[in-house]
Amino acid sequence: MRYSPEHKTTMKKHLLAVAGAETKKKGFAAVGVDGLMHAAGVTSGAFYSHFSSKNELFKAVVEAELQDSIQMLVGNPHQDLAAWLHHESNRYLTMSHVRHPEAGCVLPALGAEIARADAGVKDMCEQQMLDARNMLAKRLGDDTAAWGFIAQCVGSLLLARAMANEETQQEVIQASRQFLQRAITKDSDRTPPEK
Amino acid sequence: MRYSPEHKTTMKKHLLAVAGAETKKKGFAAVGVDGLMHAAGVTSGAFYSHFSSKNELFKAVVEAELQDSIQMLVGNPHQDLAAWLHHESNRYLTMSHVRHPEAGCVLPALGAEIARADAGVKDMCEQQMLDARNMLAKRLGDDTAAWGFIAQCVGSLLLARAMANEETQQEVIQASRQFLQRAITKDSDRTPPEK
DNA sequence: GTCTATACGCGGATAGAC
DNA sequence: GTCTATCCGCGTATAGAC
Repeated sequence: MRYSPEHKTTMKKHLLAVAGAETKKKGFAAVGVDGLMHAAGVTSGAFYSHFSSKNELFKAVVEAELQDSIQMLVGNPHQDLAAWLHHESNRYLTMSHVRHPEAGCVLPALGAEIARADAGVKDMCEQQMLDARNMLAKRLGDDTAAWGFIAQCVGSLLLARAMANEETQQEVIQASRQFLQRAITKDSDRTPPEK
Repeated sequence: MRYSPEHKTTMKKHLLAVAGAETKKKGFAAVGVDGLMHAAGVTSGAFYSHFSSKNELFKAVVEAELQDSIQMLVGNPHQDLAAWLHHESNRYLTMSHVRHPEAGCVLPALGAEIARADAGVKDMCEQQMLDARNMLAKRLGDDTAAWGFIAQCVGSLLLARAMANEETQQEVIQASRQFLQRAITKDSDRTPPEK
């Protein structure tokens, strides 16, 4: 055959990476198969030897992106709560993340489109997020803090990106970092208010 | 003339309401002018006597939606912080809001598309959000709590809608309510933990 | 202001050659 | 597996009648 046996696997990975970046940047509905394949360096006809439909691509993209994101959470080495939170804030709640959705978390970029997707996509997303919740609950104490942390991070990034000026974007993500500190590290290592 | 003088104003309001619901439900990129006008009870040709382009419609929709949302915030009558927060949670962080994006806040539904829009849309959005921040800061104490509250609400709803099962959706918004209570009402009116 | 009709491009998807 | 070529539908937007 003209193509090496691992070529298909390699190309599929490549397609997922390119599709992830393109769709996070422009929105899944706004990217076409043609433009996507062109960005990947091949022609549109080759698409359907990897995915049976555009919707299947969406599911594959979201799954790969969520796995990547969770791996980053797992990679946080800190045991101390304040240090852990500081590490995550420096990774997620940054101006670089605000400016570059194509290289960032899938949820602020495509969350609304996931919400509108079919049950298969949402099922997969839910399983991944429940994994993330379990992992976070061990670090943060309980499920409330786990979900609250995720929602705060995702919402803050979404909000910051909808702002026009960098100053306001910066204000939003800075506020979110402080808000998380107040909410999460307060119980364990803050002295009670004197009043 | 065949149309009453206030007909245009009335129709434009009607169009904005229909467009708001349709786009929050399906995404702005996914709704066409034709389907939109059909849902509004007229034909597509009439669209351009109200808006010069689809993009102008987007700006008008986002502006109207944000104004509505801020009016709801202003309408919260409670002075007591805990009561104020309870009122907002019962209004925003509900299963009904999760299930019906077409009748809900524009940010979880169209936030990512606002982020990808031109500077005019984001400028307008920023002005509205700065107003909301100012108003919330008076109630919640400072800008940190204001932005944190908004991000938490928006992120929680986005996250819940991306989940497949109602139980998980409920878990997310319940966690968010508790998380906000911890973060916001803790300083003022909670008794310190006994431990 | 709204209608019908239409121009024109790009969307997803398929067929058959190599 | 990838390429070229193509079908078909829907997208935005416009022109002209009423």
